[in-house]
Amino acid sequence: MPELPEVETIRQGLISGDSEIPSLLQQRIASVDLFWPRTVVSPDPQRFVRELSDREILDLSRRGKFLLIDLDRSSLIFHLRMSGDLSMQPAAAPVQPHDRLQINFISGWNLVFNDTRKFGRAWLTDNPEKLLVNLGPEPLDTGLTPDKFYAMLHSRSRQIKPLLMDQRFLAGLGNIYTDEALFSGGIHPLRRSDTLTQPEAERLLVAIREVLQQGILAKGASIDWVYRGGDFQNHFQVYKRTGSPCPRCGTPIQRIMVGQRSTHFCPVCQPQGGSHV
DNA sequence: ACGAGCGCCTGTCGGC
DNA sequence: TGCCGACAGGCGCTCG
Repeated sequence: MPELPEVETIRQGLISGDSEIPSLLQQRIASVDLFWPRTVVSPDPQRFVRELSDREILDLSRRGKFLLIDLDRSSLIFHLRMSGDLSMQPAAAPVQPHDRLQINFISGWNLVFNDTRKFGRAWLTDNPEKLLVNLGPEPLDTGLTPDKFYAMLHSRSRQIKPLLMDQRFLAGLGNIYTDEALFSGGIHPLRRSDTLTQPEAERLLVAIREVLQQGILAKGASIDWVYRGGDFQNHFQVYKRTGSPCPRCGTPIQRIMVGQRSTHFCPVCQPQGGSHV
């Protein structure tokens, strides 16, 4: 499921729990079941399982699309990639078809990593910074000013859409929210990053933050077989709306491939040449 | 530095 | 009906 809003939704849900499900925080690990060993990048699966036992969950944070679980010495890190999902399940619940990893707590609850496509990954490390060092800034961090963003765009000369999706440039955007942000900001997905004017860069940064915050508010987008109760799929302006009228001007939404990813935009509201409005 | 192509995986959908 | 290709919220790698 995961772009920044979906990962953030999972983080918040695991922390708060609800009337039936306890918080992940303060849970103590009794044992680990690893059903798909390739889920674990490092250390090797045996050590991963062994070193997790008897550890306590202290905190759960997010950096880009990574989830960081603070244990009493090291950190357990997840990247959900295309289809990964994390949820608390009662120990009595049967193992589901695509469960890859299960962390069993002494409370009688499990943290279950379910991942249909097996792209998701987990790390256990005492040096999380090493894994995150190449990530770009957090888009919602107010320290990222319009001036800085403009300078970042002009330090590169790339198609704007693949650049926004490059996690070393900015951490957290994926295919959906990039298309939505470019539409909201009125920027054509193929514009070269260093041709954006200062007002366009500022407009784009505002648009990125708007769609991400709307996504978080909607508890993410729920598509296909992965459903967590999110609602943002009902607010898509362009994503997966090929041929439907643009909500702003009525022109049919177009779909093209950009950087091997399907890309949806309004040819009128996002003119190839430059700014609008 | 940039962009294209491919691999990693499983599942769904539309066309023939 | 059954098969087959296209495609899916990501990312790391090679190559030119």
